[in-house]
Amino acid sequence: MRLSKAFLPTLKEVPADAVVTSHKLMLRTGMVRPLMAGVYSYLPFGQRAARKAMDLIREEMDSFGAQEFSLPTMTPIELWDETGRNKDFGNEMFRLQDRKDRTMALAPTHEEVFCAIARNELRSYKELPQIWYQIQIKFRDEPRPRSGELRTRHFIMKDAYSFDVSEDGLDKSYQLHRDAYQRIFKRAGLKFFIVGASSGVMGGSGSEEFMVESDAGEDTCAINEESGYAANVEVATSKLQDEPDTGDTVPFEKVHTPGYKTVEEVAAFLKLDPSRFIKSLVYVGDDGPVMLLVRGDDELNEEKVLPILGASMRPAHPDEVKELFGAEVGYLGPVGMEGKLPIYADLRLRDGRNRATGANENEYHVVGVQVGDTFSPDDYRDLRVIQEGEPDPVGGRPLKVVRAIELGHIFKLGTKYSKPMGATVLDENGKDVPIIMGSYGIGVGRLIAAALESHSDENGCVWPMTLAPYHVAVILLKAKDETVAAESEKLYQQLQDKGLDVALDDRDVRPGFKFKDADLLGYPFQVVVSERNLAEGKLEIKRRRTGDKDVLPMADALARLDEWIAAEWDLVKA
RNA sequence: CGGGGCGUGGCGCAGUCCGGUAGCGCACCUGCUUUGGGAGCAGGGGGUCGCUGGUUCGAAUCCAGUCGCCCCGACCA
Repeated sequence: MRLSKAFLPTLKEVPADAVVTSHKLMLRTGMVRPLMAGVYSYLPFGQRAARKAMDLIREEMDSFGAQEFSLPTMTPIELWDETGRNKDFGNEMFRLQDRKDRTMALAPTHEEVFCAIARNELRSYKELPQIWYQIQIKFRDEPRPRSGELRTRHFIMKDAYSFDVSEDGLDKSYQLHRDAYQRIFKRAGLKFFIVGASSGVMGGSGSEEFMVESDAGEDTCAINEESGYAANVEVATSKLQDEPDTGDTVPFEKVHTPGYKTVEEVAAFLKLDPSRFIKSLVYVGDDGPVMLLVRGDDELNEEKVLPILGASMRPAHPDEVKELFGAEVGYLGPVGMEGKLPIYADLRLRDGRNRATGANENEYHVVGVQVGDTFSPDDYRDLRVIQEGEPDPVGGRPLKVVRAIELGHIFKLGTKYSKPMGATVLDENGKDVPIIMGSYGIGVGRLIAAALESHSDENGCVWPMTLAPYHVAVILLKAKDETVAAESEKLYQQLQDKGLDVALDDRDVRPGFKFKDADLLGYPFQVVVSERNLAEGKLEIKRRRTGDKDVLPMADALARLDEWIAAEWDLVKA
């Protein structure tokens, strides 16, 4: 590309609305422009990056026999009623009417549409397995689009679906995707990790998320790179034990604690460590109120409670608490509540000695509580939020708590869609069986954004070779000089002949402008052709990632460039 | 859905408290000079101040409503 003819609206100033790095860079480099909240136009430079990402994904999908489709995004609403997801998606799904007042949905994902094809076309187990995918725009009316390309209402996603006759087959299809995803993210130069996840509105028997560590991320994960443990904090566990109580057994006793309600206040008043307290929380679930106990210095993890209480769970209202316990929040405790409501205690409270907790009487607490003796919970469960530095559950190494971006999600769906939709095949015995499905997604815009979150510096983008819109920029200083122009033209051709994507900066602007632009745009390499160096038969080359610069005789410069290019490709090997 | 912030030439902002008919930097156009890290000088074009209504002799500025955008939380393949 000759930049003198290119549409490349780079910005010197940072747009006011951008907060996260990738958003700033994508606006400044002229990759994207906002059209409305959570909806972006891709401009040529951005589209080139997106295409690189899509080509990479396509290559890896095709490599294991996945077949590319292109399905409509406009879909009949009845399709979504078949699986109940018209209701499940609720306001998150865009709907529209045609002139006959027929309702349609803009697809937020494509399980139903692909499954409809499978239902109409697949008849026999002999036709399976099938793996189908597309790279297509999805629509989701997010409650809060944010962070530029990281959460949008209109985005490109690679979505794949597998169709098998057996659970074994599904496991194989799932593993093929899992392996391909690892190659894709590795080749995109991303340091990712895989976490087990809850399947949410997609349903199914299991799923895993591919995460990239980034402060701009919306998820929080606990990881240890050595042991390989990684989990969303929602489900993360640790090996942390309760510190055993030392000293003599303290007698059970009610103490007056006027006005002291929080663990910190009461602990300070009683001169006890907060860890020696039992924090009592009351929630209401599908089957009524439940008491949940954690150590005074721990925090309840609502996600871990969800399976116990059911989807309708909520904290109890103050009046409900008053009625059940005869005391207000702040003075609640498990002693004497056995049998009145289910009591679940965190694992760390097992065999706790000499603990303090609420007395179920306003302004009073009790001390000398022996867990399992003074009271016994109905069960012990892991209920707490883990903290940075705790020993991981596999190897006991310290956990790091990090923010992360979810780039991909793979699901074992089972028959969640095929059953209600009647997508069946005949098995070896001539019996109709529902097709067993999996689904597998990668957010293309997120992949680009995550790459920039991980690879940039104060001067701009630092693209990996795989995603770089252009690999090299040939920068002419003194574009009007004929010798410089001729030499640049030759290099432009020569580099392209090596299979590189080359930008020729032949614009009639000052050198400083070109250098700044080149650094901002993040070409992995810059080749500078100047009158000055040319007179000595020399060429200047720069490697963006390292900032290395060399001025060498033409042939040596090109040889050095080849070395650098090889080294850059090495960084993104699968 | 709750909380906060912001809408003034293409971009970044000042002016709003205290009403008097819109300004700065960048970008853009013309000319001259300049050419190794987002040039200098001179001249020039471009904004019914998000929108609607109200108060007033007079509204970017005050009042009411409305729309849009950003951020935090809730929610979320």
